[in-house]
Amino acid sequence: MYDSKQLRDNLDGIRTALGHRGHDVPWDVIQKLTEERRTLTTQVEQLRHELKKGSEEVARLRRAKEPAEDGIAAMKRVGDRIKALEGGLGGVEDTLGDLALRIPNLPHQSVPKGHAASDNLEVRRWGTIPSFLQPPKPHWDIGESLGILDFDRAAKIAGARFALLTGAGARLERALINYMLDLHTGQHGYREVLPPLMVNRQAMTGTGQLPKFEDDLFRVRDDDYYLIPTAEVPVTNLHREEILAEDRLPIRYTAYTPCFRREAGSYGKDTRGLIRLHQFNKVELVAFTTPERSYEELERLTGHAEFILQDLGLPYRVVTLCTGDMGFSAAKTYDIEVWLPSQQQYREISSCSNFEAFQARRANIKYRRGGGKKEAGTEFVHTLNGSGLAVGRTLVAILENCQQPDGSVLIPSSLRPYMGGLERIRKE
RNA sequence: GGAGAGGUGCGAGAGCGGCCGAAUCGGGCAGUCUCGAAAACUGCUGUCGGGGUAACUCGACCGUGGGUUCGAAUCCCACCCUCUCCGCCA
Repeated sequence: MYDSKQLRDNLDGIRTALGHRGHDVPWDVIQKLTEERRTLTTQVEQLRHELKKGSEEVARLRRAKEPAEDGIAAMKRVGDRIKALEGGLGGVEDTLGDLALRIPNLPHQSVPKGHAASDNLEVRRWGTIPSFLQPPKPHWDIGESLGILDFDRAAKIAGARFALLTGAGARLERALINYMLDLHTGQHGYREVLPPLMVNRQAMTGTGQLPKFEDDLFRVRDDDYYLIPTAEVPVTNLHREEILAEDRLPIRYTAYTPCFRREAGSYGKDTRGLIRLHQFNKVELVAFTTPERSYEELERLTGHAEFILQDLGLPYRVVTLCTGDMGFSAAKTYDIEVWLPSQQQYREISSCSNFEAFQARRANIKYRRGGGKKEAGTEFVHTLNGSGLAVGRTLVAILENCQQPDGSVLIPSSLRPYMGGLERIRKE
């Protein structure tokens, strides 16, 4: 989101910098409305000044017990004119505000230009891809034959794109959540939060899901609530409408939440298994920091997510998303992709982004410079977040990468304490 | 869901419809004093937008949105949130 000053002074600059990212933005309408707002604002403010002075004069006359009928009549006319102009101004501001909320963020200079995932840039790879004597089985086969995954009953209870974990499978999911949270709070310095799973419209607007992506969200029928598609929403909005002290920054939170996504428009994609569900678990990392340090923080945060995969021994790679593949609100995004043997490819398991001031501007999250010194002005913070990690996909990666010739699955040693010491999941 | 109370600046907390962007206290910052610190005293201290190199100046903001009025933090209506009591409930 851009403020009125940016839209007025640098509309063409924004348009050029966005390139094809801003292809569906009605730039001409915005320009016209910006000018209209300016002239209307000037007129309204002049009239208001007149009204204020006139009213003060009326007050003075009243105190002096002098007749004020002329002034009152004149001010009534001014008031009527203000009301009329304000009606128009309000309309202009509403449409302009809505349009401004639909302009995507500017990509950082280091982001590769491109239109699709094939234009993403691989940054690094980690780990050794496991070799198998027989073709590796997909996780849904492994899970169902072990009796820990049940898609038929999930469909009976809810429908397509839902999963049901049982026994050691449910335990493994829970183990992963606890393991990730313990690691991020214990070793990486994040504060754990357990936020609401339903949020209001303002929160969704603050992080950028609304107004443009309403179709991707589950909405509650009789109340103005939405199910969160990611913990990013409640956790980033924790500090909405706040001014933070600079010496409190960076603020780092981690949160486990279920995430709910309609997955509209993804018909036919990943229809089997745990990869793409309407409900999935995720441990999220969120950071608030200063503009100077946000890119350093992005590397850190990405490293924290990568560490989980390293510790679990799962091979992965990191890619920088190109301008065309990045999300609406991001200035730069690294995707971490884990190796899936059954698909013989890397699949996204984490997405780590710096939003710079884009969300902070929408959600009005600022910080006071200088920790209370003389030069203390306020400025928007930079916000970041990343999955650390998507829990269901981590479970998929474990099932597939750690599958054994006898059909069992070897549990990574870091998780065993969370599994009651269990080393291997066998058919029950 | 029912009954009552309340939402004001960084915090606490005043505020007869005009002289209220808002008393007072606390916090923070600067200064005096001190070798330094504490205490005491003095001064400064909200956000956003417009204009101006600047001093400054204009406008908006007292939960949100409407309304009454020449004029609203103050009156009226609706909604949201918080607190107390009752009911219901994990």
